[in-house]
Amino acid sequence: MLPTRPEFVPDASQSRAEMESMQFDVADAATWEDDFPFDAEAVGLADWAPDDAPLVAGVDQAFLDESAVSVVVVMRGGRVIERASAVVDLEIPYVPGLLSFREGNPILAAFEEVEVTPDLVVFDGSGRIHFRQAGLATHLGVVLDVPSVGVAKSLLCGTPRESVDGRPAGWQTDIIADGRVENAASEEVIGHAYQSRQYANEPIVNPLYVSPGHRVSVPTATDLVARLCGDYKLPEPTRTADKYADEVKSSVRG
DNA sequence: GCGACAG
DNA sequence: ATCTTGTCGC
Repeated sequence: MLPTRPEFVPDASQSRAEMESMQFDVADAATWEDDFPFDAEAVGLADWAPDDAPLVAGVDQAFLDESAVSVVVVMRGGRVIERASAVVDLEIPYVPGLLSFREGNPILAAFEEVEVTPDLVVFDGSGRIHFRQAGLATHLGVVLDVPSVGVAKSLLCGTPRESVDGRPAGWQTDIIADGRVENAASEEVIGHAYQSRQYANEPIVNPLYVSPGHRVSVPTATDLVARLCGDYKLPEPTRTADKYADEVKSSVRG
């Protein structure tokens, strides 16, 4: 699979201060400009995607008592090319801001089973929208040195430029760094709220919170996610990974 | 002390 | 994230 950068591999036995310190280093090592070899416009969900279309991986997790089920689903256009999974013991509880230290190693274990090299990885969680701009998508993007984006269903920190309530599909607004983002200039744009979907006469759908993981800019992150959203709120690689994680989970518990 | 907090 | 059936509505 992808080579990893050992100095940034999350270590759940570290102290909280060490974890936070590593996150500053991860943010420094991350690139938030477009740096990928494929054409963003070649990313999509077409069934007829050509053989040279970008490989997009979706990553998701499900949980058992003391272990995590991590899965990676690789798609080319709308087709699943490969699926991989791992079941790994959890070492630490969920702590807001330290998610990559809880879920990072389980996810890396799943990546070890992947045979192809994804061109882009979509994570279920934040990238730059994080207290130290080193959310799950950024941290693992840097460890794997792969272009990545973070897609979160709720906002960890930062402030939307405009109210996000009840917006139509396709709408987006900046997420601006606030005082909680320790290593960002004020007013810096660290991500977008993106309304991927809205259904008529149905309960209001909340927007997605999209942010760069690694090697992708804020506008491109949202553009890529938009290209990956089909008829549902979440990008298709994420939905596919979510289903697969549930399958693996049920098969594991008997 | 109070509030806020991805999955 | 997870515990969980039916049920309302397009």
